[in-house]
Amino acid sequence: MDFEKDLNPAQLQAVTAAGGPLLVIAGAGSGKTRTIVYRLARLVQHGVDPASILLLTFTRKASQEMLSRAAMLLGHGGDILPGVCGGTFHAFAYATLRRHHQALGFPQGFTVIDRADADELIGRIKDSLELAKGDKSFPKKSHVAELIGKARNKECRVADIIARESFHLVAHADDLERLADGYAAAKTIHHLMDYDDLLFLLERLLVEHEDIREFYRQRFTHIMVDEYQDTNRVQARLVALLAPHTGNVLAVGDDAQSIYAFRGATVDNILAFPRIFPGTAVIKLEQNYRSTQPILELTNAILQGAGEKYDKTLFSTRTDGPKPELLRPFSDITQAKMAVAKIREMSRKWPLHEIAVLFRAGYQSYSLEVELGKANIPFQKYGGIKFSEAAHVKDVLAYPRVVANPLDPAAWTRCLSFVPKIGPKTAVKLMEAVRLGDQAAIDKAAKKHPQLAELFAFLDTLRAMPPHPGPILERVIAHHTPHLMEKYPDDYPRRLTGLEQLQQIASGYASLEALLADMTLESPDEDKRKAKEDHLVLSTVHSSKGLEWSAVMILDLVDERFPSRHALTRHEDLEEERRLLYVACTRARDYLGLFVPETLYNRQAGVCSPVQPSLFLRELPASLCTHVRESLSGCPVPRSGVPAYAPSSLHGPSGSSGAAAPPGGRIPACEPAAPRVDPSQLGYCRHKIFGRGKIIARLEDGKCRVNFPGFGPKVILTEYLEMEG
DNA sequence: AGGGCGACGCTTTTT
DNA sequence: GCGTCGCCCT
Repeated sequence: MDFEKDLNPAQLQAVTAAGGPLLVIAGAGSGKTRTIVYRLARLVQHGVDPASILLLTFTRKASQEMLSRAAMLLGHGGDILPGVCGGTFHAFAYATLRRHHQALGFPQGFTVIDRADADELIGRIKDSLELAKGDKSFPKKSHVAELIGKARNKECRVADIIARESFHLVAHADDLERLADGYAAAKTIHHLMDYDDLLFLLERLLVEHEDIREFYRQRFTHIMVDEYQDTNRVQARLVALLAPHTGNVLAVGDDAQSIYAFRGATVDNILAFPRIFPGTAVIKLEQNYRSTQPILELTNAILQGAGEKYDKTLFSTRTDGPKPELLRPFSDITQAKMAVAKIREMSRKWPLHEIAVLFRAGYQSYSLEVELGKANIPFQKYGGIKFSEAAHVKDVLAYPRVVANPLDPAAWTRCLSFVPKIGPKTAVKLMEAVRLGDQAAIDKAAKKHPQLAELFAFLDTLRAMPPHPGPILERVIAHHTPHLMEKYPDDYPRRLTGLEQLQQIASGYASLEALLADMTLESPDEDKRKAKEDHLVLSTVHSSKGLEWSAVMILDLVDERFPSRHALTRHEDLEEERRLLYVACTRARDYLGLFVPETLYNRQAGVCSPVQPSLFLRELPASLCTHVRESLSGCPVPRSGVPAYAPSSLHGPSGSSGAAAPPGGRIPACEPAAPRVDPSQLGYCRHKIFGRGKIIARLEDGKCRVNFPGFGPKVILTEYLEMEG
């Protein structure tokens, strides 16, 4: 290990800093992971026992990667550094609570539930409280769960959340408070914990049991927390509670990349760290090793408009490289085709897995996915449905869950849903009977429904089996396969394959509890860091955090999409959207393509409406990007070759690509264009997407109905039409 | 009480 | 294009 050679001065300073609190502000691509890994290795090299180091990261994959890289530095081969306690806050909390569950008054243990289970539980409490009966304005259960979770994470009342951001629900504020209370009570009764409970209960454990707290403060002499900008308030308090007497607390993060405020994360934590831990040394890593200077100039400019922050300016030694491209498709529909063309172009330079398309929300890639299918380009989507969230996986895991916790209502509901003649009502009665130990009621029901008796018998055989998850899952899958075939007649073979994989995963676990906890806390297909060979990557910006590609394209950079329209009203939400765009752009090493469609297709109205480029782009100097118009190939080309629906004054010089924007200008807003069709006459016209059509009627608001051969009649804004003879 | 069918409304991000 | 809800029949 040659620290001086492998690290730049700031990194070296962070790696070799003496004991005491340390805050490392690590700009995007500044070698943050490298710095943590070297510090970890150096500690061990200097005789620190790995077992006395606690490494808290955002995902378990991240911690495993760091530990194996540290082990490599120390010459341990490919193994991960043994003994270090590493993982997410939630996984660490779970393990600790499990060890001390007696002290917390959970004598029988507990089950961790995910969002879907929480939704289900909240739905049932809503029914039992007889709220929202026939009231369509009452929020859906998943929305309720979101509100409750948000209140919990921000540590305020549900009513406060409603007053602040869901004003249309004020009428239901009292009912929602009752629902939140009912949800909390139900979790206690059924020995359930949601994600938030894990953190708050760990805090309670450490606050109320001085002996336990002291045990951990002595056991861990070094704490390292990665992605500190994404911690919420309780997580920051946990760090303070666990802070060793040695004062060796390292927080690493980048306030500019804080993108989880919606679930309670607060930049305040990273800004306040030096106050909470007096004597903190602050080190900034500003040299970027990832992106070219032209890309960094754009990302620095995006950050210019941000509010309170640690000031830093990234610089790169990679001065070479093209400017980011601003690509202007006619609409979000044609954007997909244009993106495919760009992907083709990029794939001549880089393998597909070095190319990524990013977007604000999962649904924004749908039309691109269709085009990629047509073009036969393989892709892998991050941030979609997780393996453990697929219905058939949850169905199968419900059986062992009932065995592990006979009070788990979500698991019971799933198991019972496969028994004919048993619906929600009967299920509730049965669960009550189980909870109260009313054997007579259970026997009576089993007598009435033979298939129910079969289910009970099956669960008994599971209980009698030795607690090895592998064989148990094998039995469960065999039992469940007929139900699977019935539920998914079309694609059960695919799902069965998935279940076989699940069984493989289960075989690797020693206990059922560990398997079930991992499935909700860290789903195994989190393998996003292990890119599929030669697959294009599609990802939400959130899921792209910490990753990088040679070529990155970002879709739908228009107002209402990015920034999301939900973020437009509150200043702090808008700031988060800005940081989100910053994260997206800083994923790119060599090529950055920004897609700004000129219009969005509205399926209800059947029209394309003009949109503004994202306000974050509008405020940038246009000279930072190269401007590219959609090529007209494949689309109807008006005589001049310059489409009249795209006024040339709003763009750089016309032409296919590579044309520079007017120097010093701004990326212009898309202003409503003047009507191009004489409103008084009917006849033939041309549309950029649908081609030639016949105007069959004039309508209100500057629209008209046009019949396009092959597409049928459409209502179109007149300004998007060009007259034709 | 369960289950099937049709209408509606709605779409952000996730440990 | 999806889940959720309510209605109606068994």
